[in-house]
Amino acid sequence: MMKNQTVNVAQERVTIRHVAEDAGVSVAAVSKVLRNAYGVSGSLRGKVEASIEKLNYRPSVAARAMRGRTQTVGVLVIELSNPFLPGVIEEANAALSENGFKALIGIGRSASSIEASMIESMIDNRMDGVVIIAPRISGKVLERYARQIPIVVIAHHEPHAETYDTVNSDDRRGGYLAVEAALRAGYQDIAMLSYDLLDSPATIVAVQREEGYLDAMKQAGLKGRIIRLPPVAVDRQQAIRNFLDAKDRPRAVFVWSDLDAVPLINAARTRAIRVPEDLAIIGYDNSPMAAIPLVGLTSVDQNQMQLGRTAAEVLLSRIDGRRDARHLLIEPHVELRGST
DNA sequence: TGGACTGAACGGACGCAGTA
DNA sequence: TACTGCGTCCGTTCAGTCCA
Repeated sequence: MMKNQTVNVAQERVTIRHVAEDAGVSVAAVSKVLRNAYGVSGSLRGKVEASIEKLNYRPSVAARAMRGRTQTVGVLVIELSNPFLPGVIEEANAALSENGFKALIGIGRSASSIEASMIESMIDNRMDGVVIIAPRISGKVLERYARQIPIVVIAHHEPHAETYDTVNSDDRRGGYLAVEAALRAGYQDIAMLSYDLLDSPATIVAVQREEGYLDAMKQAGLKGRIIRLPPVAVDRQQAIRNFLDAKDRPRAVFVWSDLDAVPLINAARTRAIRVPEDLAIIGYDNSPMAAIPLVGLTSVDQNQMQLGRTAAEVLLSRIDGRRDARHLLIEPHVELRGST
């Protein structure tokens, strides 16, 4: 019979002092080698590197943080299922990595209380900065946290924030471009499918897209019509079916996000509604799903890669001491496919 | 004289001993 | 029991020393 045995191995952490002792040099000399600092001879470097290798030494991030930086940045995302996020995170991570920083990801689960707790953990763990994507917490709360840690926010329009930076796709412009694309394709009866924003502030991207949609419709001399889905995703399926079955269904629809546009195109086809012959659909985000040939969804591209890289660069400059706030907008474009 | 190297101070959190 | 002060942790930084 097998027995569980408890093996107690005393594990002493290898510190810079152990390395210094092994190499026969001072602690400061080891630190200089680690930081690639000026004033280190080749022979000293060789001895230190040999000892580091021999002892399998790894510097303590916590100790480094006492005087300087941890070289870590938190990336707080709303959820993982949103197809908009991978491109943003990958490119932000690449830009941070090129500058010697590591990105650690937290998930806010669309709840402001969880987001707040995650940001506090990132502060407590002495991270050098935070990239927050599509936060639920208010700008006021963000202002408070930004006094403790450099913050850059993506997908949150707050152009007057003074203590943190924002990097956004120009969502208002994106809504405008979606209508322009529909008009060019010959449609006039264009509705927008959004969701119940429940008095959301203008910081929300969907509010900006609605404003862009209404602007473009007004400019074309047309009357805008916004149809709202329930705020909870599980209730939306029935609402989408109701929209498709409605007698006054528009000829074309601009959907606030591919998150709802892809289910809409799927529901339309299962109900034998031809896309685009019976209903033209334009989504937003240009997610990988939109590009699948069987989906073929025309969608507004936010340029996720540029959003991620720009956000990382803005954060790094704030970590380096910049104090003035920057609020950047990235120009979107429409990716035309078969749904229009 | 200047490059190479060292010693000590420093930082925030936490545990522990001593004192009121 | 509450409070205070000290020591420890460990990597970085800077002023100072050594030596060719």
